[in-house]
Order: sequence, then C-alpha cells, then structure tokens
Amino acid sequence: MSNEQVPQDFEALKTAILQRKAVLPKRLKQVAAYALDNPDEIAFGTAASIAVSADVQPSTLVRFAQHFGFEGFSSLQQIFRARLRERAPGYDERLRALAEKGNDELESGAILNGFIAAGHKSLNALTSAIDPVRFDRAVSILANAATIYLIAKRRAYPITSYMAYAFGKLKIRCQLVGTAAGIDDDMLAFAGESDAAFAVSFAPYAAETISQALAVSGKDIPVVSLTDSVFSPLAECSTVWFELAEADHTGFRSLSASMAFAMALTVAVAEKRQQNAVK
Amino acid sequence: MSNEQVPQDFEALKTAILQRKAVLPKRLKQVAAYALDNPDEIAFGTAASIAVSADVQPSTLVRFAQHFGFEGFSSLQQIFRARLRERAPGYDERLRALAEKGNDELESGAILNGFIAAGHKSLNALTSAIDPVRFDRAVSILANAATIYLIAKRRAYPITSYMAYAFGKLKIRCQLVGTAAGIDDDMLAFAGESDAAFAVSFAPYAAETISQALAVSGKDIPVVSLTDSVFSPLAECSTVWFELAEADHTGFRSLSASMAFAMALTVAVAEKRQQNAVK
DNA sequence: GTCAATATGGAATTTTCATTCCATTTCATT
DNA sequence: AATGAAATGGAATGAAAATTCCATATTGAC
Repeated sequence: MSNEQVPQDFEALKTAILQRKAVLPKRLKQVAAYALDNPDEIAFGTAASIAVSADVQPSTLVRFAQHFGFEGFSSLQQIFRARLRERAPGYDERLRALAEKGNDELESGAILNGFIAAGHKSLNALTSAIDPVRFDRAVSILANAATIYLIAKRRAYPITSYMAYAFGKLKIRCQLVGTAAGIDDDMLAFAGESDAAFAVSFAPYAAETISQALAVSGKDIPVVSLTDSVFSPLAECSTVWFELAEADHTGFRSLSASMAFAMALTVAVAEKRQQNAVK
Repeated sequence: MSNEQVPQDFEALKTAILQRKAVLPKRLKQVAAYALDNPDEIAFGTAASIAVSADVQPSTLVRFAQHFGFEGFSSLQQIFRARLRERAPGYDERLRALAEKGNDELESGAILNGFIAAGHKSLNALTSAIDPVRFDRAVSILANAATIYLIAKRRAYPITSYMAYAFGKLKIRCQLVGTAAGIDDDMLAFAGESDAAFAVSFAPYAAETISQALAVSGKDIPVVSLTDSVFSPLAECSTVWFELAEADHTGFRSLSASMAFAMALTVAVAEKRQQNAVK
C-alpha cells in the first residue's frame, strides 16, 4: 500500500513488522506475532493451514502480505522460504533418529528423549538467534555495572537464581530480585545509574517483572533482557534484548538453552571485568 | 513398487537412492542425481519448476517418488521439507568451527558458543547415562508420593526451584527445601512414609543437602537423587540415583542437561499420576 | 448517538499444481 | 530383425490452493 519499498529479505521484513506493529489492526498484529514466532510454519504451510494455527482467516494472511507491499501471500512466503535456504549448511539428523527411537521404549524414557531432543533443538536455535555483536554489548553493559539486578519470576526465576550463584562465586556484586514479592521493589529502589539490570520473562509475562524492568529503565539504568518473543513487553524497555524460544516437548519447556545463555553471559561478564581491571 | 518400507527421513531416503541408483532407468537416475544435489530445490519448488530445472517431465518426478514407495511427488517432498526444518549445524561441527576461528571472533561470542557446545555434549551424554528402567522406577516412586520434597542447595537449587514451579502448575504437591536455611529441617520433619524426596547435589556436595537426604532416608522415606559422580555421598542413601556429569566450558558448568532431566522427570511423574488416577 | 472509514469473516472465483492417462519410444530378449 | 515389456513425453483432468469480493461488524471522529 505505502510506496516504501517491499522487504526483500527476512531481516528487512522483520524490521518492517516491528516498526509498524503498534499501528497494525488487531488481526494483522496477530498474524505479525505468529509470523515472527513461527517462521518455519509460514515457510512450509499453506495459507489455509497457517490460517488455522494462527486463528485468522486465509484472507487476513493475504491482507497482511499486501499491507507490507507484497502482491499476495505467496510472495510473502518466498521471503520465509529464502530464509531457510540461506541458513548455513550442516545437518543434524541425529535429532530425528533420537526422536524415532523413543517410541517403542518405555513411556518415561520417551519423555526423557523428548526433552533431550528439545534441548538440542533449542541450543541449535540459540546459535543463530543471538547476534554476537549484540551479545557483546550486553556483556559490556553488565560488566560496567556496580551492582547487577537480576529480575525474574516464576518460570524464569531459576535462570537468575543460577546467575546469582555464579556471580557470587565470581565475586561480582548482584542482587536477586524475585524471591519474596514484598521486598523486591524496596531493593530496586537502591538501584542507581551506575548499576544495571538483567530481566528475564517468558509468555505469559509476569506483570511484576515487566513493571520492575520499566521502573528501572525509567531511572536511566540500562536493562539487558531475555525473552521469548519480539512482541514481549520487555523488549520495549530494554537497552539490549535477546529473543530465545525454547523448544517444547508435548507443551512443556525445559530451560536447557536459557541456562546455556545465562552461563555464557555470566562468564563473559566476569571475563570482561577482568580485562577492564588489568587496563 | 518394492515392498520395502518407505523412507521416513532424509538419511534413509538418501541411502535408498544411492543403493538403487545403478538400477534406475535413465530419467529416474537423472532425477535422483538432481534431488541429492539440489535438495533445497525439491523442498520448495513445484513439480513443474523442478521438472524444468532437472530437465525432465513433471510426471517423471511423480514416478520417481512412486518408485521409492511414496504415494506421489508431494509426499516425497515432505521428506525434503522436514530436513530443512530440522537442519542445524551439529555440535561437533560447531566445536571444530569454534576451534578454527575462535580467535578473531568476539571473545564473548566464543564463550556463548562454548556453552552451547557443552550443552549439546551434556545432552548427548544424558542419552546414554540414564537407564530407562531405572528412570521409570524413579518416576513411579515420585508418582506415588503424597508430597514430594525437593532438596537442593547452591548450584543445584535452580533445578529444584524449576521443578517446584512445574509441579505447582501440574497440581502435584511438593515442598521446596533449600531456601532459608533455618526452616528447612522443620519442613522435613513433616515428611512421612507416604511421601518421597528428590535430592540434587554436585561436587563439592553441600553438607546440608547430604544430611537432609540422610535424615529423610532414615525415616524410610524413598529418596531419588541426581548427582555427578558414583562416589557422591547422595548415592549411598538413595533408593534410586542418577549420575549426570555436565560438560564444562573453561571450568564453568551450565545446567542444560540437568534441566532437561528435571523436566523429563517432572512431566513423567505427572503423566504416571494421571494414568494411576484413571485406573 | 450518528456516520464514515476501516477491518473482518466467509463464500465465490480463479489460478496453480500434482496427478493420471495414453500414445509413442526405447530397451532387452530371442 | 521381431516381439513384448518397460520407460518416457506431454496433454487432460481434477483437486487444492490463493485470491477476490461482498456483506457485516467494528472503530473512531464529531
């Protein structure tokens, strides 16, 4: 519709979607979220099948495509297919073999294999999902903080709780926000401009996590965050944020990839601090 | 046409094609070569477009698929699509890449890759380390418990904290032991013979975890445990125990595999409870 | 509250595509 | 060389899919 140019690759499309997501009408926003969260489905599905799983009409998909300047759904789909084509070669067929083997075994064994497979998948996704430059920026921010505030509730809490343990061992000052609901805000009141925060939240986002991250960023304290969708409210109030969708097994998600990410961040921060100290 | 079974994944198909390549008629051989050389084209193209670039008739593609036992071209194509969905660089491949270029990349990026690789390695080890029969026994024990006591400190604490969250969601009664040091023992005093405990501890073993596990097992309460060595004091006082060594990156360990294990155990327990309830 | 503009659902339409069918060619066997 | 069987090309068919269109619903401005 607009005379802006049509996105030619996935990155450009993603940017365009994010830019306009706030202005999009309800159903189109729904499609936008679905598309960015399930790019593979768009690549392989048919308009009808996608419509069902995104819970919209097929015509809405066409409209969505046209809103972004494509001729129709099909040409939009090309972008998602090209993205898959261009992924670096290298295949891990083991995952599939593993998933198959599980079936005739004991049911609980199958469950274990399922989570192992999901873990592998998540870790693989992590490789491509995290931009090293961005990661490095996040590390710098946290490395320069006097105190690192770790904000997470519920499903995300184990991640920061582990980071708190590791930071402690590494002699880096941090404050775990997320235990007793009452005192959290009091702790955050101490945070100042020389500090930084790391917030984690997955859908459905804990309201407290969001409001605390907002409060902190409102005080001009840099916020690094980890979340599972580009539409997360955390993304909006963060200096640097990462999208990491953990693969699920029968609807349940483990934290395999998140834990790897958390540890990498923790160790990288410690490393950078040491470098800074030497200078 | 043969009554061999239809290949279900790309590897099997590839093997089948290579095996029969010599016996294939001219045009089908041509298709075979094209398919293995341009798998991406098969995945995304239409029969017509592929026919043009492979220089055969569309009908030949259908025949080719049927020769290998598929119903038609479309079902063959599914194999090629599945391959793209799941393709991801293998962890050993990544390790090699990491070792090669490691230096000129950003250091923090290398750290992340290191933890991802370690995660893959740990998950792989998990596959062979856990005996399904034993796992099933552990599941039974915990499924029959009125209340599950989750015992863990320090590095192991995030694991049980996540299990506590998941059990809560699944409406399974559990008690997290490991938060405030003072009240732990008081909580455990309530544990009775209809309960069970799950203890996690890695070297250097937290004294409290051990003594609490001992106390519980002394009351004839079954204990399932997760630890990182056969010499762990936890192994001695446990009804069923699992050894899980998490791979490390430059001396630091993440919890990728432990988290997968914990989730598998949690979900398997919930599953078994549901089964028991139906009977 | 009214009206216009925009968005949405769903059926109707058109296009695209895989598959089938059959006439013709190629190949192996004698 | 003759014959039958297998393979091939290409048009015809019918199914499936994307797209369009229109009636209805929703939203926002005054």
